[in-house]
Amino acid sequence: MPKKIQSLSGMHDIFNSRYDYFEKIREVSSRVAKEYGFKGIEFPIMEETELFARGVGGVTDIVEKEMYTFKTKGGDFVALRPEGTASVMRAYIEHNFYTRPQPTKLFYFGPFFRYERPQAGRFRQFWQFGLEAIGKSCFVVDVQIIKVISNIFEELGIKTKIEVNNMGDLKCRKEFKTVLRRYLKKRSNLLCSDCKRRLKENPLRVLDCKQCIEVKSEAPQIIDHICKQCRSDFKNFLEFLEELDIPYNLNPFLVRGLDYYTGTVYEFFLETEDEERMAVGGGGRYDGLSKILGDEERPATGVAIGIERIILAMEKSGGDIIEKKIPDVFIAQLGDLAKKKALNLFEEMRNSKVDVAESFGQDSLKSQMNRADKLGAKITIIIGKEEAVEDRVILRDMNSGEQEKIKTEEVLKEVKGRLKKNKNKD
RNA sequence: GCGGCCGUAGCUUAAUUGGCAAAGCACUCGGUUGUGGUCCGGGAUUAUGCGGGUUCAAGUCCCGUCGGUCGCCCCA
Repeated sequence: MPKKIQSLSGMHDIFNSRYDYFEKIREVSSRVAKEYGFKGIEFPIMEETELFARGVGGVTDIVEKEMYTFKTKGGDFVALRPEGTASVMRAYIEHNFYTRPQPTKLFYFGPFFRYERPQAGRFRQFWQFGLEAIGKSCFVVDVQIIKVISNIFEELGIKTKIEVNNMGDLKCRKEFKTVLRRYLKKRSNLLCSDCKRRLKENPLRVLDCKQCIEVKSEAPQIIDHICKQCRSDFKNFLEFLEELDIPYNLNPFLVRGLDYYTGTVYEFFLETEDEERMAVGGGGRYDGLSKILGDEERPATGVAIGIERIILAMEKSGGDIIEKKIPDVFIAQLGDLAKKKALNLFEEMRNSKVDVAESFGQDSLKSQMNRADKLGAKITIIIGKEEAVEDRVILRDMNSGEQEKIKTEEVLKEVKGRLKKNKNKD
């Protein structure tokens, strides 16, 4: 026997009830996004490696360790997309979206790839839904984006907490980094070994270290060091959140690892009974990205949420928002002639918008009745050999067990009548 | 990339110090030559992830590997 082939590490099939959740999330999220004026966009699963490499700048781990990169037969260096924002920005620049009304509001839903060791809620292929608004800077858009996500979560029955912070713009954050570095240097003997390294490479990351809690609790906070403009934007942002009755918590330690992020940042955390802290999404401004990609400065803001983690949350909460589809009619048949007639009747029913089910692949009537019962069909239509010849069918009420024989041409009318009666009873 | 734990049928689990690999659910077929829900019976050379080793004997012990899970690094 040849070796069994299984799916790759961190990559999963989505089926059964998970697929129902998945489909529901996609439907709800794109519908709500459209209600707020976002337009859908699909972009390629592969891009030039450079697109993602430039965005992450000096963080070499990401490019070298955590991206799926390879050289094509034609000699191009390409990468499976690890996120959506860079691609959306690339599309914005490539297709001159600045000629549209600004900001250009776009949403996407698709798979992304990161070569990482899988762990809780983290996979190598994972799905994200994201919103981006590019071309005009206004804190209202940030608030609106948060509202869109909140509405989506609410409709999906998921409870989340929002944490917000402001990282300053490119200039005032640079100044804050110096202040923070100076503070940390003085206490470097108290830092964990990872943070000693972070101090050099990315001092902001010390702020969300799980070990160095004591050092960071006394550390200078970004909020106190951002410029006037950033401060007033952030104040307005918070006021508007309150205006829309969106509860939030300030988290001065909430940061982003990459340089192109600016200003407001926020994350959505699942509200779980245990004290687990699981982020299901996050977003913020990234005014610095377009320039890195070779365009003029384009103010931009966006959010992305992780579909797998939402599915997990829906499964935990019972997930009764997925309605089980119960067929109105099940068609059973015996013999080749009956099978042909059943096939036609199925089409006729379907065209008349009757929810109809079948199991034509099974031959015994017992099996077919069993299936009809399991599916919960209200009515079963049985076409046996005899009925097929005399052009009649048996109509069986699955609740009462009563059945009668009627002419084939009258079936549709009779079925519709019974279903209507049933509905009125409810 | 580094470390802990785990891996028995589609699912959930059982198997004393190493000693005949079991059961329920689901699926399928039949009892009823043409009728579901209850009942009874048949069916998994398609289950110990894979490959080695120790042993008379390995699901059980050892090594490797793959996968899962949890943590670290990183997190766009």
